[in-house]
Amino acid sequence: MERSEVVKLLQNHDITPTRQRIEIAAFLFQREQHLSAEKILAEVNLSSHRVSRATVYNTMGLFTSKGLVREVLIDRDRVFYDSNNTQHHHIYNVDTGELSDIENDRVSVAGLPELSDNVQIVGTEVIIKVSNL
Amino acid sequence: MERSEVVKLLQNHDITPTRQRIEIAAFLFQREQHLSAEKILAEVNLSSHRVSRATVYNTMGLFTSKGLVREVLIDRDRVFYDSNNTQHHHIYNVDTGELSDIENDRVSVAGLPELSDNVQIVGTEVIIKVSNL
DNA sequence: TTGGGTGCAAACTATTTGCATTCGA
DNA sequence: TCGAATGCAAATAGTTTGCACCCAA
Repeated sequence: MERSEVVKLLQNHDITPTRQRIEIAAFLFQREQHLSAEKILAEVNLSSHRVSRATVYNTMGLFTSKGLVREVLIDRDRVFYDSNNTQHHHIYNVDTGELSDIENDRVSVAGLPELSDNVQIVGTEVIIKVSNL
Repeated sequence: MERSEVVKLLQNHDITPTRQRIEIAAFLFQREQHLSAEKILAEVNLSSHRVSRATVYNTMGLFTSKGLVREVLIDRDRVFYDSNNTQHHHIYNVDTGELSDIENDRVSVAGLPELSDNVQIVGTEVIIKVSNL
C-alpha cells in the first residue's frame, strides 16, 4: 500500500493523517499480521522517523476504536492487534504462541440464545486453541 | 460444596489439598462465577483465615493448569477465572463488562479447517460481544 | 523429616497519564 | 494561529519472583 492510499484509508476512517499515524498504518497494512504494541514500536522505528511509545499506544487505541484494526486478547501478557480487518476467526497454538486466521465464511456458529432486548451483537469471536502433539 | 468434597475434588485433579487451596476452591465453587485474582483474594480474606496475594496467584495458575478452572481473557486489564468447568461459551457486554455463559450444547461451530498433523484442539472458545442499544 | 507450599515485599512489565512542545489544517 | 497530536518520563496496576519460614505426608 502506498502512502497516498494509507492517507486515504485513514481519512475514510475519520482519522487525521499525521506523519506518525501514516508510518504506523503503512507498516501494519503491509500484510495481514498480529502484532503487539512493543513490536510495532520496534519495527516502525527500524526504518523511517522516530515514533514514541506513547504515540504507538495512543494510535493503536485510536485505530481500534475506529475499526481499522482489531484487538485480539489471547495472550495474558500483551494485546495483539490484527491488521486483517475482514471478519474472521483465530487458531491459537498454546505451545508456540502462534496465531493464525480462519476465514469467516468457512465457519458458522449456530444456536446462539436470544439476547436481551436492550443489547446488540457487535462481534463474534471464535478461538480454536490447539497444542502440539 | 462441603469441605470433604472440595478436598476430594482437589485430589482428583492431582492437587495437594492445603488449607489455602481448600479455602480458595470452596469459595470458587460455591457457584459458577467469573472472578479476577484480586477479587478472589479480597473475598476469601473476608471470611476464614488469611491467604496471601502470591498464594492466590499461584493457586489460580495451578488450578488452571490442572483444569479446575478456565482463564477467560476478555478484559484488557485482568484475567478472569471461570469456575464453570463444563464446556461452554461466553457473552460479553462491552459496555458493562458483564460476562455470562452460553450452554455449549446450544452452540455449534461448523466448517473449521483441517489442522496440521502435529496439533490437536485443546479448546474452542466462542465469545459473543454485545453492547447496549 | 523434608520437599512442596506460603507469605511478604520487591521486582517486573505492559499500558496509561501529565504536561510541555510541536504539528497539521 | 490553535486545537490536536506527540514525546518524554513518571505513575499505575496486574502479575511474578526471591527467599525465609512453615506445613502436609
